[in-house]
Amino acid sequence: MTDPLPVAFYARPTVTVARELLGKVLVRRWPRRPPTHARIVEVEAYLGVRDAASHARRGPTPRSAIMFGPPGRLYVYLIYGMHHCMNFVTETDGVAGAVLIRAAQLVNSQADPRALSGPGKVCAGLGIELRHKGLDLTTEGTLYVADDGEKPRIGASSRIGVDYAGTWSKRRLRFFIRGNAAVSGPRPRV
DNA sequence: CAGCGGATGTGCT
DNA sequence: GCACATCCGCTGG
Repeated sequence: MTDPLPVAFYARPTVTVARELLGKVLVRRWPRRPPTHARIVEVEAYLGVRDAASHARRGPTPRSAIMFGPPGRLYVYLIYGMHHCMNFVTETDGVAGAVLIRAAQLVNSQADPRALSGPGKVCAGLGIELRHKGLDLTTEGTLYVADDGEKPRIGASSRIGVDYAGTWSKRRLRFFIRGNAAVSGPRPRV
C-alpha cells in the first residue's frame, strides 16, 4: 500500500485511469510531519486536443504543455485567481490527457469528512500549489498514489463547470464513488 | 438555494 | 489590453 502506482498505471486511456483512481489513496509527504493519506472519491477525465473542455484543446501552450508530456506527472493550475486544482497526466508521451482530482476523503482522521470536498479544497488541504506542477507521481516523493485494495462502486455524470464546451459538456466524464459523503456539488448531477 | 464577489494567471485580440 | 476561468464562502430570501 505504500508503493507509488507505477508509470504504467498512468500511461493508459484517460477514462480508464480516471475510473481506476477512485478508491486509491493520495499520499502527501511533508518536510517535518507524518504523511497525510486521503482516499480519492471524485475525478474528471479531460481527453486532450479533441475535448473542448480541456486545457489541451488549443494544443500545447505554456500552461498546458505538460498534458502532452510523459504520464504520471502532476499538472497544477490556478483558477479564478485563488484556487488551485490538481490533475494527473495520462496517456503516452506526446498524447494529451489528464484526470482532475475533484474530491478526496482523509483516512485515519476525525476530520470533517467533507474537508477535501472540491478541487480547490483538495489542493488547499494537501498544500499543493503551482510550484508543485510537474512533480513525478511515480516515486515516493512529495505526492503519490497508492493502492490499498479498495474496490468502490462507481457512478458517472457530466463534468462540473464546463458549460462553455458545447456537446463536450454533456459527456459523462465525471466519476465518483457512489454514496460517498465527500463527493462535491449540490449532489451528484446527471 | 440562488446570487455574487474575490484576485490573478492565461491566452486570444 | 482584456475577458474569462475544471472554485468557494458568504449573503439574503
